[in-house]
Amino acid sequence: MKIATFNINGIKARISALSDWLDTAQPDVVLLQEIKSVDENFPREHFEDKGYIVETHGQKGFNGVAVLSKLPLEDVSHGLSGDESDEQARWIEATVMGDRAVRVCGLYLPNGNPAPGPKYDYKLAWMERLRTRAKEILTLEEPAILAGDYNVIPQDEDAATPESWRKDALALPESRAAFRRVLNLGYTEAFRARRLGPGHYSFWDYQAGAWNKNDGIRIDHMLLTPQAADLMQDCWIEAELRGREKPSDHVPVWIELDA
DNA sequence: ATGGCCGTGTTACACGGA
Repeated sequence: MKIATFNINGIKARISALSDWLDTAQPDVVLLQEIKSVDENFPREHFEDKGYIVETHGQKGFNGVAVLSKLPLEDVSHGLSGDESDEQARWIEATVMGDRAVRVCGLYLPNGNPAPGPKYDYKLAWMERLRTRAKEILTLEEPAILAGDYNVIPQDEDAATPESWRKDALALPESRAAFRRVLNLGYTEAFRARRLGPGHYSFWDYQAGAWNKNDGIRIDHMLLTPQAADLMQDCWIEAELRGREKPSDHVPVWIELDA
């Protein structure tokens, strides 16, 4: 089973590039972030015609997550528990029925800038809710993957120019600590279990020729329960997509599971 | 040397992103 997470930065603007990628890359499951669309306007038939089941959790203008799957889905749920008043669409869960059932959680973690401030407070509160949900999922003792745009640069080696991110919400010590608190529950960060060292990025800003200078950051992550980690065959970043026509500012991160 | 963008909603910019 091949699963990818991909922040597409707007479904309307990305429908062509996303379709071309799906046709050639052929993922079984895709977790999308920043669809920037309400559910009614998401072009679901377009992807159903390609053989995908489509589940969306959108809102007007911003945010929004979705799951595309060639395999049957069960127990789909929308939204992150822990704050009923939170109206931002940043979380979706489903169980993928492959050779093994795999619980997938697609997430779009708040950016949090400027920090300090209310947006940063929201980010940290959201991460605490994430930790609570991650803890619940571990108790199931089943293969599960928490994947998406975490908006966290875990370590300095995950940025080409770490000094320029020093005061940014993506790299502040509190953000990194909150990310580690989730990991330390007992999750495996899939990419780092396969590839070590600097120079691996999943986002390059549209500004200042960041892609041409390879001035990137690694902020799209996949966290695995022990049962999922045992099924991992490989994990990689498809950086090449950033150089294509009309790209998202993020690229897909992939995992292959023996499931 | 320095600054450089993009998408959405609404219709000339505001806002968010990272």
